[in-house]
Amino acid sequence: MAKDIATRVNDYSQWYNDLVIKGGLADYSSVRGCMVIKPYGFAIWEKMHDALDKMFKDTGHVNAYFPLFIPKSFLSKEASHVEGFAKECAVVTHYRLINDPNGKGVIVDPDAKLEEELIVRPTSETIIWNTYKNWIQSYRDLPLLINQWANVVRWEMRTRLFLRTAEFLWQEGHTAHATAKEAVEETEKMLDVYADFAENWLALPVIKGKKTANERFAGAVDTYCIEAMMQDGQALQAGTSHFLGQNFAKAFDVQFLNKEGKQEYVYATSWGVSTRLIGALIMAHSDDDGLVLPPKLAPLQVVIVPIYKSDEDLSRLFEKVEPLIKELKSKGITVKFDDDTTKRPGFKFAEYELRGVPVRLAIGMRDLENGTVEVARRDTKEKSSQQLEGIGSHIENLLNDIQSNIFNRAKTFRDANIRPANSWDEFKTMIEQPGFISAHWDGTPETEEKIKELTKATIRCIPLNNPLEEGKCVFSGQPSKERVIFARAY
RNA sequence: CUGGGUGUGGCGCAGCCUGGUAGCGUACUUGCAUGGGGUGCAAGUGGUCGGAUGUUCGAAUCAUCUCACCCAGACCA
Repeated sequence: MAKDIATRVNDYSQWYNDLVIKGGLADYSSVRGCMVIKPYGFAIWEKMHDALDKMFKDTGHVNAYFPLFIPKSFLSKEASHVEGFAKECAVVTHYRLINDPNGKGVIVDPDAKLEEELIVRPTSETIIWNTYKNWIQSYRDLPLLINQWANVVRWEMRTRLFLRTAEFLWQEGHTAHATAKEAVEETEKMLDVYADFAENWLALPVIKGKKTANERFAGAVDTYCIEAMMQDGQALQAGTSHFLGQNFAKAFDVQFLNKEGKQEYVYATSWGVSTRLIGALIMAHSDDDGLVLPPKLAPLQVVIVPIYKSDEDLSRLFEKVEPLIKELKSKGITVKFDDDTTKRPGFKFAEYELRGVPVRLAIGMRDLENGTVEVARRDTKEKSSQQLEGIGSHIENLLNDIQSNIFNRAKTFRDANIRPANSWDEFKTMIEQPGFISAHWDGTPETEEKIKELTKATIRCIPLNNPLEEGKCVFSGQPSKERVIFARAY
């Protein structure tokens, strides 16, 4: 049984890798554990960036930029933070190269050793709080609501395109507040922003919840997350929002004078999503024919493939669809007329399916006579012949329909694969099936750890607004008040 | 670091056991035909077989060493 699962997961990994590479999104680079994001993949990231950036600004945040390098001493100021990241940091120790005395290229100049090593940021809490210290004096300086778009480096042992690479792109929000209540509200607000973005843009249904102490961000008081189910039933953490309490304020001595004239430590939050979201997109919606992209994030939403024999035919076809192209563009829809003469229609059909273009129109000489066009949708692969007249608004509706269809499809799949387990035997059987398990847990890190050790399943989250229910821990039999979500995860 | 595996035109691989002129698929170039679901035929371009040393008349093939990568662990908010 375990072997079957392994095979299934391996096949799935292969499928995923092929999609990323053949779909033209990214490729492995020659640098260990790093990837090259290709223009098509980057275009998706840019769309995500634009949408998220607007949501952040609508909730009162502004952008700034902080250094890539963090002095080593900063990282050690918050004890649990350094413990969480120490094992995966890239460290700069020297600042100069010299010619190899033996004539073999260049070597690191041993005389150019840095006084204090620099860490390539794995996340920016420390450098940012070291800066905030100087920005915050009074309650009038609060709240401080800043976001940064950046790259970070985590020297992971094992990497996978988009899901876990040594370097990745992300945004990280870092906010400072006068009260714990306000900071918690901010944490929850940003979690809602992420959930909203995941569901309405990525068409990815997510479970909002809190992490257990074991899974918490290093240095956080509370970690909130959104968890999504991939098509192999494994969980993917799609975003996190942390309430940091006064941990970083105390570590970096960030105090403000309140209205009563008393010094107080500020309360902090941090929250982030990364290029991992692109991985989530791929694994949630795509099929054996290639990517299936949600129209709202597809770099190209509509492609028109002409079918013709001569150059005259081609220009007649273009003339015929030119008003449609103008109409679609005026509606803000990205459209391409593929007049590449070196590739055949069948090749193009397959290629655009691989790349997940939501809507494909095919038009040939027959259509020219009949005033029709063939409309194909990527999500269901349905094709139909339609009157060209008035097709513009039909396509607009179709794009919306595809967006909601793939969301509903993913949600139906997810809901059908969350199962309650009420005994340890049941749990052990179920964890070998794809999907999430909803089960009672006694609330102890020891039980959580033991379950992970035995089944590789972790507690993905304790869902927010979880219905309370008397029960017994699936492992220890101790009393429990609510069910939590267990799954194997990426 | 532990255990497996792989390095051969851009990409994917065979050849290695049993040493004897480096091959296949794909991509690329050119020509003709074709064009409503990854075109067909023909002719071409392109490789110090990961590296070093050794054995041999002769090494992609055998031996020793070495490097790189992949998979499974350890790691992973």
